[in-house]
Amino acid sequence: MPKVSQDYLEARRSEILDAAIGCFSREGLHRTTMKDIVRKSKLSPGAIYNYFRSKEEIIGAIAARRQKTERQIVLEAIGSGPRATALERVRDAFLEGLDSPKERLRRRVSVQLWAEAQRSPEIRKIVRRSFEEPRRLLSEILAEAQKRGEVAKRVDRDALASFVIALFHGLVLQREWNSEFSIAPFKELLDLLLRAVAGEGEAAMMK
Amino acid sequence: MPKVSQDYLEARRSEILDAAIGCFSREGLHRTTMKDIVRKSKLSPGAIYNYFRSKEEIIGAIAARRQKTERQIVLEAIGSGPRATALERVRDAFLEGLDSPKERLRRRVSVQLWAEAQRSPEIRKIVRRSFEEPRRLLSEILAEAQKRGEVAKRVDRDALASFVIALFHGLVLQREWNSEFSIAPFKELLDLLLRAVAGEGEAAMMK
Amino acid sequence: MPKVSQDYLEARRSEILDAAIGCFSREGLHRTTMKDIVRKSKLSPGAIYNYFRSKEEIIGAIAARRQKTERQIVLEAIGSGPRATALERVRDAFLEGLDSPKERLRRRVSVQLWAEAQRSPEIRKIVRRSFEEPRRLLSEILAEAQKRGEVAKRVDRDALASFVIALFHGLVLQREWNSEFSIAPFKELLDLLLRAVAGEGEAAMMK
Amino acid sequence: MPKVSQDYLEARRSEILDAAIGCFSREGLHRTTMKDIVRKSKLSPGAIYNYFRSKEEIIGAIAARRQKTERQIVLEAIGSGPRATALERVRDAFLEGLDSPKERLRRRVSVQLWAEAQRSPEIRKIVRRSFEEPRRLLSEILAEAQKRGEVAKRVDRDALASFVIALFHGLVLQREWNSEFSIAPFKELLDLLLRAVAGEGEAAMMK
DNA sequence: AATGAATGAGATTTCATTCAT
DNA sequence: CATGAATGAAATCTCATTCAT
Repeated sequence: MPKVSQDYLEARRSEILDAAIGCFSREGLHRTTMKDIVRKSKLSPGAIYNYFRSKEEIIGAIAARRQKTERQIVLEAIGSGPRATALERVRDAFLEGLDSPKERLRRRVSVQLWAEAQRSPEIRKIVRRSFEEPRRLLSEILAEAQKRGEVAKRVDRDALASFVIALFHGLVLQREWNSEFSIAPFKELLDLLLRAVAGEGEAAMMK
Repeated sequence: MPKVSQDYLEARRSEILDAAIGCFSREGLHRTTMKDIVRKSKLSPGAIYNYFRSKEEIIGAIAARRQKTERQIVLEAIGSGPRATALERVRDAFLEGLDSPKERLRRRVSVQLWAEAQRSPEIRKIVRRSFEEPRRLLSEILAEAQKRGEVAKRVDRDALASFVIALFHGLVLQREWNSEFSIAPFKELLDLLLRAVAGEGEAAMMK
Repeated sequence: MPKVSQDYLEARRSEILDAAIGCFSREGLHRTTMKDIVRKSKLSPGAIYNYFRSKEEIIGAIAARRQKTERQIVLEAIGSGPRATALERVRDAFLEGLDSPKERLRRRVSVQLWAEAQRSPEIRKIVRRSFEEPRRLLSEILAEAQKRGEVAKRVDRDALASFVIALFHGLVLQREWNSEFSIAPFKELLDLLLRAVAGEGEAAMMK
Repeated sequence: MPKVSQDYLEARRSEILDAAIGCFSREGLHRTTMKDIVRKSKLSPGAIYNYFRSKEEIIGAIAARRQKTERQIVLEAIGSGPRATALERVRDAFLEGLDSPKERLRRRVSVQLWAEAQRSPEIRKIVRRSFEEPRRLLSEILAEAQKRGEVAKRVDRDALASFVIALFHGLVLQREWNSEFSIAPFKELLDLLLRAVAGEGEAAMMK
């Protein structure tokens, strides 16, 4: 096969990552063998190694792609309507994602990546970014909400952003192992919390 | 072949698990080799295999021990004072644990176990239990709180218990990768939430 | 499909061989990959395989070209002056070659070829020829020298030819790894030897 | 198998090296696979990797062992009789070695090592030492010979030592590919040279 | 003739586990 | 019960070569 377009190459890369995600979500990062990925991607070992230098690099690429996608989701949710409801749109974007089967696979891999981040500096860097960027974006939304008076000024908005993200992460885990879990009441509790931080003065949250 | 006491055996088992946790927390479940554990435990491979049938069994034992300890922590917190403040004691027991270095190691391994639970039925069973038991206990506390009127009756207490546990789990992750994370504001937000669920009627949480 | 000239083809072949020699001299025959040669030659894999059927064939072509060149050098040295000084001219041709950087690369590859000759019949055949042809030529020169009385008749001239070639080969190795090596005294010792074989009878060299 | 003696371990190491030499001498360093060595040594891959960290390390160990053995041979030859004939004993030790079948295998591997030294810094270090140490020892013998007047004082004894070693190395190659090669005349030519350097003043060898 | 992505056999190395002592 | 050398299946990765374009 002669020279092909850049798009073709990108598409192949992406296919390999998808195949890998399929394997990783079932068997974990380490029980998945390159052979598994080869089989799933319907390519040959050599072909895969033309696109990625190592299994680690595949894992890193998945983490990086995921991180970019998540940022995109948040940015789009923020940008797609009135500022006043940005937080709700982010919330919905996240919660709706949980129901897609493909997204579930990716969420499972995210948990693997958390584990991997503990021993791989490369993955750690990406995972850390995937924690910090959404936090910063949420914090900005909250700053605007504070300006509009929808969130009490004394609320530490960075902490609140972390709190909400922690909730989302914990939710992913619940979804996986809490057999009685359902999203609806979770959402209501989250809304309850957000109404509470709007609280008219009685909420004692010091910056 | 001197028959040694059951306590002695248990102590040895526990030492091996501690050595394994030390390795796992640094290198992850899969990058840690039995050789690493052998080195750290200052035993021989054969010796370790006298106490555990496989590496998987070591991982399972760590998960099980952890699960028991957590249950114990919650039970003790509940049992050690007036019912009205049980929830606060559980909260504190958990948050204080986060500051101990040893506990941090164990938390790191917990993240590994979440990943492992996705592919190992044995680990999954234990992880699931470690999700459900605390939820049940929290739910019971909340039931009492509802009786006492400290939590609104219409609040779905199972969902709230899941919510709080999700928060705790998310907190563990934040602690690991959010470089600006601190516990105090997190705690206040949690308290704010709990005051909100006490809410006099306006909180629209239907069972 | 333009039919190109034979010269063009030969030039291309030669370029590829030069690229390969550059790689081989640095990385060795086996650590050099076809990709290395592709990169160095600025061609594509397919292009190279249009000129050579395999990596082995490239190695063989290098060996063969080398062997021809060496024969040429000896023949030219012999042919370019009075018979009486032919041996000296051959000696000088060889010693002068050692100082050229390009020649050093080729000498390094020659050492690789000696190693390769031990396992490849094709290379062995060529290496053997590169041993025997110079020996035969040297032997002829020595025969004439014996006729002229410059070398004692009882000297085994085939052995002497081998001896001198062995010296040259050993010299290549010294040049590579003897950090204090210099050519001048080496040359003098060689001359001393040649004067000795001219020896008036006392040298007991029986055929 | 429990703890075994240091000697046992050394013997195993040595066996592995012998097996490797057997393979290397036939197939070359790079065509020999670890599987070949495994088969020949009648061990398992894992066992071999208990003794050597990599194939490269095996090659290095062979080179190092060889280097030590050669030094030992020279030292013993030097030490085993009157100083006046030390050089002859070294010469004989070397020439006799060439006839042993085991030694021939090792010589073949030595040629491989020369090639390998060009790309591996580790091997290069050892090969260089195997060039320099014998040279130093020969030079010392020659110094004494000069004191005794058996070698002319103006002879550059370092150059002469290099010269003789170059001859030996070249001889190894002749032995391999010169089909008409025999040792006897080679030895006589060497002796002729040594008598020449004893030369009474007419030899113009400046230090 | 040229291109370069794809192939896939096979190389090196790892590592959980065993078992003779 | 302990030891630790040995096992060997299996994992990751390489690379000479091909062939559709």
